[in-house]
Amino acid sequence: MTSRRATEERRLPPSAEAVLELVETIPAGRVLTYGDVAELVGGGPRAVGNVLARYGSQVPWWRVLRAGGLPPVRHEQEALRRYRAEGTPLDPRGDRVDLALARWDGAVATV
DNA sequence: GGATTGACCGGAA
DNA sequence: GTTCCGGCCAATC
Repeated sequence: MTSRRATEERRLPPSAEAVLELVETIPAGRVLTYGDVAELVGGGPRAVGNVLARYGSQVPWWRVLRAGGLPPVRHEQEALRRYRAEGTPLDPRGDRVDLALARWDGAVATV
């Protein structure tokens, strides 16, 4: 039956559950924007950011960034460290992610 | 039950 | 290039 697995232990809100599960699905070296996640879960970018802000501690939140390829506010250093460790394509400056290469197309099945 | 906040987006000045 | 505005959704006070 639909295996609730850890989600049950998290005791998360209904909407937050969908967001967290999707974020966990993002492979290493790939990233998604809040807007992309919002559309995939059928919500809004603000809602996604709120969920990750509260429960993101238990998911690879660094794989979700803003539309400009810039990591969440107040967490840029933390996220940039992850990108280098995972080999996520960064811009020449190394301050932002190259969405053109790092954007995960698996969720939208582009290929 | 209403009002505020928040790790946002996109377009316009 | 930066700055301002409205719109969007859900959780929290």
